[in-house]
Amino acid sequence: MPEELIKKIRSIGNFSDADIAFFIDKLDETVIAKGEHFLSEGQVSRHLGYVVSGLAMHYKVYDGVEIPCDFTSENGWLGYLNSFTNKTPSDMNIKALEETRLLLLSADNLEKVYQVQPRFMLLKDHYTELSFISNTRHTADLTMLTAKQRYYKFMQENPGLINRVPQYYIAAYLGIKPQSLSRIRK
Amino acid sequence: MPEELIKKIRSIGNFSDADIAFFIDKLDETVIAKGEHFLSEGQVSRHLGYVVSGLAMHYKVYDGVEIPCDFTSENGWLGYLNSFTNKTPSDMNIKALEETRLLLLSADNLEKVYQVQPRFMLLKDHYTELSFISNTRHTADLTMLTAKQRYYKFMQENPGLINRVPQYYIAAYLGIKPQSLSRIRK
DNA sequence: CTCCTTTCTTAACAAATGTGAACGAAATTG
DNA sequence: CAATTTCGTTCACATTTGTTAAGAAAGGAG
Repeated sequence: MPEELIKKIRSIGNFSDADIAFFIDKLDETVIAKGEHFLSEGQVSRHLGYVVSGLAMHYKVYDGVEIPCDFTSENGWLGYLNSFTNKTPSDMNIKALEETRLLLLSADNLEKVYQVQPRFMLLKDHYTELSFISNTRHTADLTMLTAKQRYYKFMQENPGLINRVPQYYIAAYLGIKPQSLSRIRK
Repeated sequence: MPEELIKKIRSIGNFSDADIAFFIDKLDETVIAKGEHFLSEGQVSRHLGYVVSGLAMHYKVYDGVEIPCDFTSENGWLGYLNSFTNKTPSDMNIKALEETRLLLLSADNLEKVYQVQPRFMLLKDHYTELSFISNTRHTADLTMLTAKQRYYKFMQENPGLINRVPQYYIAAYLGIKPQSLSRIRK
């Protein structure tokens, strides 16, 4: 039983135990190997994934360069709603940085959940809002903070990730070169 | 008749003339003076606004500094859906950089539109998607381009805005100081 | 129109970040 | 385990951007 997930669901809407049980029942376990993709550019996203253990990265590719958008570890959600809800090809990639254990929620199953309890749409709205806010904050950080400040902030807000995410991805996320990150770390 | 707006609506969903007429009828004209706010932090957003003429800016305030998120001119939409759809206080500000003529759509009227033709939700989804993508692209630009490249790109993509948006806002949007922008412009 | 405030530009210097290259550590593969 | 590749660090030097300050230009108020 994914206790953390259930706790989160309760904190978002006032769902009955039966609703929650129905929702949990629609989840399928799966594992993604390190380096494997959960979603690739061009694909239509057909699942959301709740991370039970492991680590994954949302990223976009511009001019052949991977630009990390987000790192997701335990108790976070993987998915790209633009593609998932509109069934359009994704311009986002998601790949595992460690072997990652997931609870999968397919679009079909989510539809069934909505039919039983439409208020589960609150989950999607909540998630959309969170990613938008987090995206805006990251943009603001890139806009007004120095590289050093961005690194310290990243460390404070993600103390667990520093030793799990490769440095060149952290550097790319912070908008600097790996050499500059090395310099800052001393 | 806002021809441009009607054209956009048609391009998003296959709406009947009657649906579109009903939608257009729910819009109210208004004017915002230069410097006035369409939405202020802490307020609940109760309207979306289609820009007929003028120019406005979405921005957030961090540590007392205004960080522009977006500049919106003719035929663009003003609004912050997080606050508008969830009726929660906004952490976004929107203010006019020029006297701006708007077509207002209230939450109540949008509700009426949905009742007549639920597929108008496609508009909101489309708008959400656009802002998310544009936000991600801006983040990527801040991450991997130099200040000079960001400025040239901004000029190319917004040729009309260079002479309408104050330079210190453009500089802030690009993540550099006004003096650096001046230097680049020479 | 004139005064006053705000915005824009310029310059010299300081600080931060990028570049290219070399080396060692760590991880992966067979 | 050995071989190979990838990743992280360090350095010297080039380039970019920030800082401080001053004056010019533009815009608004009376």
